[in-house]
Amino acid sequence: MINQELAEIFSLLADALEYKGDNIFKIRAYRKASRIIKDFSLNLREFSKEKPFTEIPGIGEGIAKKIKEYIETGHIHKFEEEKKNIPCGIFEMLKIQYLGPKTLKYVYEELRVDTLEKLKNVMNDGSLAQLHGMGDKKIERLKEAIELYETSEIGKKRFLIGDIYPAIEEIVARLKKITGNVTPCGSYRRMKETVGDIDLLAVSDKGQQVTDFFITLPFISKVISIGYTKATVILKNHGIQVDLRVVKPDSFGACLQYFTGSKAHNIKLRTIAKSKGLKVNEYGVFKGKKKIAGATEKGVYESIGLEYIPPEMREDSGEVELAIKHKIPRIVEYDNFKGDLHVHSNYSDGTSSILNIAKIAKAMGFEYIAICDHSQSVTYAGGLSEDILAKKNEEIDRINEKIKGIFILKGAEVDILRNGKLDYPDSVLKTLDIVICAIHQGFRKNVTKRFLEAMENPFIHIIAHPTGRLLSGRKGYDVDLDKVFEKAQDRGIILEINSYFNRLDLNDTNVKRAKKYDIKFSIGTDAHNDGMLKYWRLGLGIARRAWITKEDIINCYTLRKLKNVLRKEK
DNA sequence: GCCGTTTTCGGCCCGACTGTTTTCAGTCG
Repeated sequence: MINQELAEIFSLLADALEYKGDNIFKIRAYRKASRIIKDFSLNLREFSKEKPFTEIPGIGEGIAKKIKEYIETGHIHKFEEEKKNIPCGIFEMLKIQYLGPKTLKYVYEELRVDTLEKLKNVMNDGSLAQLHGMGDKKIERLKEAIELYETSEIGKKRFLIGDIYPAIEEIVARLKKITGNVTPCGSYRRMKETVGDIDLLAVSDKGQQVTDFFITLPFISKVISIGYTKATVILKNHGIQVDLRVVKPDSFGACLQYFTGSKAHNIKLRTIAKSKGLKVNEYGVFKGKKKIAGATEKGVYESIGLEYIPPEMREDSGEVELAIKHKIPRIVEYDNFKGDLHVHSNYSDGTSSILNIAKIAKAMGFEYIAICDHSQSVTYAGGLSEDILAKKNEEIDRINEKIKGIFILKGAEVDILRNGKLDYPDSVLKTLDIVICAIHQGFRKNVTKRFLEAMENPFIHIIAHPTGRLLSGRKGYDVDLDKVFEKAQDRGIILEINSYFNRLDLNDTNVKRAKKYDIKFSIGTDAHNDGMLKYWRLGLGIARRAWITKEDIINCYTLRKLKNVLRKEK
């Protein structure tokens, strides 16, 4: 919580200084600090007891002092002072597209516009149009931006990666009809849990042809800009912005690198290149006028003396420093994944039969899959009585005898009840290959204590979605994760990375936190229908963003090794 | 305000598109 507050303050402070016209590099330093703090995996209040803030790259003496001041007093003097000089409505108006600090300051000085209401007034009465540099088109564009700001979520909202996944697939498929190579980049490629916009890269010698085709796609509501190398549009159904960039094949790697980001990662890369007398842009790496790399991403990194860095690591959180030393960890790869360990069938609230799930999983190349339906007290989700569970286990045995090439594990997602007890007795639990424990009731009631108690049970293997948060808006349990991690280490309990796109729980920062302990992870889609099985990639993306290896993830084990691990836990 | 494989001072990534300009400023990514 304190991290979010500080991130917000430094971001607003940057806005205030930018409006004032302060040194742009100082502003950039505050913005950078804001982002670093927002993504920082440890609570800053706790961190300060161990180490000085200046140990965090990007935080120097000045900002460290301000963090300390905020922790001790609840405010930052400099921010309070700077705020006084800024008309109150400016912070809000800065969120509107095409309204930057320069424009706002000019309009305030000329027309005393300090709120969105007043801005709309001067647009309507014609006085804005009297100002120098305010032509018809500019005002028209502003009007649209204000309308978008007021009526839609643009600029305010990020989209769940799973929600926009189908839109990306659709656009890519259509673009591929006129140019072979089309790749999604941006935060989507870095597998962030939410994305602000969609970035696509197409390879073609005829840029204008591709952008012209792109803006005529049927599901586009508005064209923001179009040139011969890039075009920007808004989609009808989500209101999300899509940027398309077109480059020639010999620049593909450089553009892929540039367009994947993150911004902070790219800036660091370019700074390093510059110090070596090189220049990096989206067309390649240049020594003077000579292009020395650009066709492949790997070539771009190597040409400036760095080891290749996987997209999911590119957040400027220490990966560049490791790449300089050629010590990038061997993080888990997508093709290491051997099977989904959390799937619901139509025995409880899923829609697919066990046989069907097994067939699809086999077609996806899985070696095994675990069917984990809800336990008896979760009546609203069709939880299984002990009798039905026994029947289900028999059915799985029968299918396993018949079907070749995939193994079905007998599992359950067993509720941890309000009193901390498990929803099945041990005599039932020991009939299962895999036991996942979860909280679906009493979110606010002694959650940590109940987790710890449940973890004493000798038959449980995994804790499902350990924080209980939903990205669509539920905050999650009131749980002390460090206590849970410590217990998991002591008891050899595995933690789930739930890959359902509204959960993504544990998330990247929490997995990073957990890996400081000796803990293994499992990936489960929590799929309730066939279509959801594909979201295992999101879970693996989280693992990659947390820099963990295939040895850390039990889904990467062979069936034999997996069975050994699950047996050993008992 | 941050930072150091020339540096504790003097740098700080780079380019596309738009609109209103006759060469550039503002904004965005």
